[in-house]
Amino acid sequence: MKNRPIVFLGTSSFSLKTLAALCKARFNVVGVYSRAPKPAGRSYKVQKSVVHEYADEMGIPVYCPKNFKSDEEIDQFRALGADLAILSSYGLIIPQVLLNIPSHGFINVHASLLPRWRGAAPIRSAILAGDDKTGITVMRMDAGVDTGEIISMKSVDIFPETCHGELANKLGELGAEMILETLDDLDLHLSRSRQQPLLGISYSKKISKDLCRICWNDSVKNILRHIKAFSPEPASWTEIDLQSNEEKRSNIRLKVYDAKIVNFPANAPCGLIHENMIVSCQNGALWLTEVQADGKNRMSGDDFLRGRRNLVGKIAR
RNA sequence: CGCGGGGUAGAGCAGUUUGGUAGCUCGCCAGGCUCAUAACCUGAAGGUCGGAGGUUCAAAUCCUCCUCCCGCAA
Repeated sequence: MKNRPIVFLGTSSFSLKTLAALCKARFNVVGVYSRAPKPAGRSYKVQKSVVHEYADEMGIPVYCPKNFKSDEEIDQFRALGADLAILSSYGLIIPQVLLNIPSHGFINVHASLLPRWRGAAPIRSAILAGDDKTGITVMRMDAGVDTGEIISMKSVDIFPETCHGELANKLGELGAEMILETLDDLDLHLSRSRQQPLLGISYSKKISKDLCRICWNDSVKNILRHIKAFSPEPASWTEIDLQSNEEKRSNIRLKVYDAKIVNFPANAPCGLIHENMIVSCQNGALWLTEVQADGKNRMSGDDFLRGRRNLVGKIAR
């Protein structure tokens, strides 16, 4: 497989690990597909995806079609003459015509133990659901959403303190390793692939900004999972009402990156802020250990409260 | 030129509108009280107010330019 042409499709930093591993191991990556650069960030500049940037550095040609509906795009893909395509959190649906092009088909690196958490946000879904483990599934792609035959699977523990960032990082590395293992003897692995179980199927939804808002009426466990699942990106957030005009802004928007469960005040109203940035929830309280207010740097909850002692006793919503 | 917030002691902030001795809550250091402590008391150190220029008798504060950090939106 070492010298056979491979096409890589991916967009996120999760998928970058696999591409980087392929390049390091000197596989013959003849083309990279990634999501089209789009305006983003503070100055609204057009930005390439991390995978795109990396491929540029490596001198690999990059393609960013909006979809694969036109013959042009399909012909272009065919022209690369790849024997195999490797896909990892790419972002576009791959039609059957395209799947048929490489002689060895498409291989996908998916960050869950399939068939659990098929779809867009498998890692967050696992944390949100309170799963105690998740993992990587390497599979052959078919036209369905993450429904292909399984080549290999490895699991990783999720601890209560695990956040999305570190988990995604860990899984990205595991995925890269597993792809290298697969390529070590591709034919053997392909011949051993097996269908996904029919039981235990679940789908993960795409996340929205709304979903990231903390609901303080929820249980401490659920809120902590929520915080972990969205940390550090895009981060759970809440708003603190300042009622009067004692501050210039009428309220403060606060991102919460990390928290710990504490059994401090019982029976306090949900959302009530106590000393040290401890906030009451349904059946306990969370100590917000790492936060960030609008326009400010990330800091500990203690520090945040230091210059805003008037916040104790206010309600987070 | 997408919209907006910010840079003041090691940390988090006030002070800028109306120019006139550099402040608060912590931390740090020393001492004291305690069986003891993250508690309490006393004392001390620590800042060319992001940078450059300008106005002024006088600039953290007013004017111009630069730079760095951050939130929103997409």
